[in-house]
Amino acid sequence: MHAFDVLGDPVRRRILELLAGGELSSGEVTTVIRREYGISQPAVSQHLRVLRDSGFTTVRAEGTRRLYAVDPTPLREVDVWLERFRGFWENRLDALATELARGRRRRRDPDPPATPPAPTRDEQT
Amino acid sequence: MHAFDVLGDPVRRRILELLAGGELSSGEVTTVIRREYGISQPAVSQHLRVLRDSGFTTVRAEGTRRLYAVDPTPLREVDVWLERFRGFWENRLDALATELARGRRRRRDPDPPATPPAPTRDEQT
DNA sequence: GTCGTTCATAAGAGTTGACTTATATAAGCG
DNA sequence: CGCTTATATAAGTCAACTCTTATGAACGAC
Repeated sequence: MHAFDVLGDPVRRRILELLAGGELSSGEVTTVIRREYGISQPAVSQHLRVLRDSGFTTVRAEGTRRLYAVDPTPLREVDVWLERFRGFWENRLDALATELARGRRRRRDPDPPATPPAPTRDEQT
Repeated sequence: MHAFDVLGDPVRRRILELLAGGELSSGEVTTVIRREYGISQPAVSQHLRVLRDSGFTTVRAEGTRRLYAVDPTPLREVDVWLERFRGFWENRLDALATELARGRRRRRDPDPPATPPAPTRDEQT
């Protein structure tokens, strides 16, 4: 499954947002997703599988728990693809400032707290 | 249809790559895509429709031809979403250099010549 | 060992999406 | 006007994706 296909699903995007805040167990992810999208535990597990299989996450076992974390590799690929279009909206002269701002923000706040988003499923269409 | 869903299809990504090189008519796009993916004219037209309807392109009529061009708006949204993950692979100290390199390249070559890609359809799965 | 957790997989249903062929619309040209 | 070119739409088929419920496997506590 291609990276963009994986990101096509709002639930998977949301899971990645959650993981952007740091490692979470399958159960913790499931709790949030169930609440926000009203889908079953197996459904969430299947999404986690897709993310795992396509390289978006790593997993490690801790007892009976499975701890998921973001693996940025495929996201970087997406970013690279996007690269060629950046000229359409990025003002060359502003680029430096943007980049500096980004760097500065990062240093203050290394783990951006995943913007609380789309509580319902209707985003999909 | 969500931006990521639109980009989920390799044909549509390829069309955008082609349009990144500048305005093209429906027919010109169709010629390339037919050759590379072996699909019919209506199939290409339908992809163009999706791109149009979801805001990825603008169209203008010139006689009987329809000239398509990239509208970056949804791509920027994708870029914004990606933003929160950039810290995973972007070395803060290198960021400035990267940005400068990008700017310099752009100035030399304002329309990057869409990397010749995926000639077959098997990329899809 | 047995019971409760935590998580994954299996099998099946419903929906969506991406093609196909056939056809419509509309402009350009003789 | 009729013919050709350029492009879009219609209708139908087939495959893929995302759920559901049911169940399995592994660990921890007792």
